[in-house]
Amino acid sequence: MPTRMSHLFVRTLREDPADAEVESHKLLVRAGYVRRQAPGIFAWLPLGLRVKARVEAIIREEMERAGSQEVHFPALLPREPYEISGRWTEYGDNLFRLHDRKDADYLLAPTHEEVFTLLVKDLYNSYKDLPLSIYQIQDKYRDEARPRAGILRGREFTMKDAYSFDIDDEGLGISYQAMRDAYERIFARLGIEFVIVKADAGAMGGSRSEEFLAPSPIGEDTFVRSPGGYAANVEAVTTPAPPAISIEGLPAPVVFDSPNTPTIDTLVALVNDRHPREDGIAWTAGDTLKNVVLALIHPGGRRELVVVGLPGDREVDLKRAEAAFGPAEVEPATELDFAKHPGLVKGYIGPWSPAGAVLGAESVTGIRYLVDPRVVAGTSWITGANENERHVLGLVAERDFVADGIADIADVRAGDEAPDGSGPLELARGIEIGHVFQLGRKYADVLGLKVLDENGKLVTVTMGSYGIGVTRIIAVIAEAHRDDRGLVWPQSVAPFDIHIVSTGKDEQVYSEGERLAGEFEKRGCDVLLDDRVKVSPGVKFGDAELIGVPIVVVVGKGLVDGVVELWDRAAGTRNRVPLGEIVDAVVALRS
RNA sequence: CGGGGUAUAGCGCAGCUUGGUAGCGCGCCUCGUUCGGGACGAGGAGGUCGGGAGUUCGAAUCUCCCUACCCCGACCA
Repeated sequence: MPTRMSHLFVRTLREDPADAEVESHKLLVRAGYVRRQAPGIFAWLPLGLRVKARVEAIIREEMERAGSQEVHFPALLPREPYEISGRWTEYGDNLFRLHDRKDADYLLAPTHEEVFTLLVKDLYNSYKDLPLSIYQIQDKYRDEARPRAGILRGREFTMKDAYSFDIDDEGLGISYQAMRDAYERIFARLGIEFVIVKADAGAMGGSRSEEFLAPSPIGEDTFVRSPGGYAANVEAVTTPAPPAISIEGLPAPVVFDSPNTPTIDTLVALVNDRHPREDGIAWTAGDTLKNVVLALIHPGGRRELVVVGLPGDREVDLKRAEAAFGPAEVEPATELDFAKHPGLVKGYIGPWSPAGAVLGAESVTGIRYLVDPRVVAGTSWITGANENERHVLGLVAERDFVADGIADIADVRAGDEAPDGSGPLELARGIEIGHVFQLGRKYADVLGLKVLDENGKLVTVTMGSYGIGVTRIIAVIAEAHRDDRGLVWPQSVAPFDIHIVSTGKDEQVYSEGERLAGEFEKRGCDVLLDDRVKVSPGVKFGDAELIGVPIVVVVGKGLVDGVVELWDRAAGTRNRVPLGEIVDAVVALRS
């Protein structure tokens, strides 16, 4: 039986909802796929549910093909596992917390690493049981500070999350690759353009992690790519260090007065005026060393000041800093911080002063000093002398000052060289639709997931976690597959395969629509039939275009000539087709 | 959490400056006409004007407080 527009639970809207900003959000609401219930929380109507079911079906097929088995955990979970892993506190305000009648703590799970790990621990204890890959499709809850763009970033969202369990790193690598391959197939089938980028492994340390991003101007992630194939989230870009320079024969540092040089620009102007380079080339901002004071707030609340030295033509990228210093939070130092550290002369901070080392573990302040990777041994800098209105020229790294380490947190710019030498980087925005991650033993360690190996020794299992944002994907597809009249779904996820529009006052257009629907269904197609009488053609056409079934068959005025009209929404074509050929024509379009 | 904005019928909005008993379009219901691009006529249903307090003879409109939501940033599949 076809689904009839006369009965379908839907109301299309003529105007854009006032609270929608991005096109996918407007269209999904206007076409009657979803309705907002609360900020970032949506109800799914029949059309939306059908799309969601088809997306999920594709994911399930490819997960099974990759050897993963489906399970299902509750969204509502007790506090304990998250307490053990530390996330009860780490997740902070983003966690939806609630209490049962006995006042025990519960949460709406933001992700399920803990309970997956614990269930495997419960059931398995031998290397013979591994490798194992299990997944679920489940709603997740995160109390986002700011939900955005409809279902693109909600507080409730559906996610496919998979976890792999292996006895050793080699096994993890194989499991990871299998999942990565599956993701490529899934996104290809969904009709999503994507790039795979190196992701920030964050506090987990050296683990391999990649994100699948759908390039989009409304994306919240910035990534880079090079002509030679390098691609990374901007947070994960590593800056290549130039070769060290011999310090032999470099002139000694010169301290000079530098009144009224509150900015890098004014400093550069003053230096060019009073201390021009001997080779006649002008000094630039890149010749200065800017020392930025940051406050790190460590888990538990300890506040630590660090100073980061970077070329004066660069800014600190706070996102990159968060990634580099995680799990600590990063913020610019406040007046209060400066007050507590009188050794720092604001505006003239530098690692060195005529009195000796200012920054670094061995210095008078003891403040940790980290430098940009470009600040290699032998490079010479103009920087603050740590005395009021005085700078120093020719301060040489590794000769005049020593850093405690590297901090790769300067902003990444278009034109920067890729770390693998594959050419200049370009920047773009993307929406994160999937993430594959070699977790390693982080969760297995804290939750005690160990198995006996073939020598009878207990070994900790190594894990991977792999996520796909199911509801987010629907927004991404809607964003990419539309025209100025409405949605245009890829065939693989469309709510119906064919939309038949019967229009006209002649009863025959309705009986013929019914008959055609039956014909298409015999060919295995899901059919939406617009059988509404007393609805004008314009309304029916408008609804069909808004709803976005990719193939529309119009049974109308052409019927007296034995002709119907076939719309191919994706191609933008409309062709008159003899009634006897329409089934084959549609089948041809669908293959 | 910082900045900006909005809140009046199911949806989109006007009315507020200059207080006087609530309005437009769409949608919805009835009847008739119409039927290939969001038709037409006639009739109708539907609103504690976000909440509270105040000023006033009288408040959607003026004052104060609160709340919710949206957008931009900070934060995250």
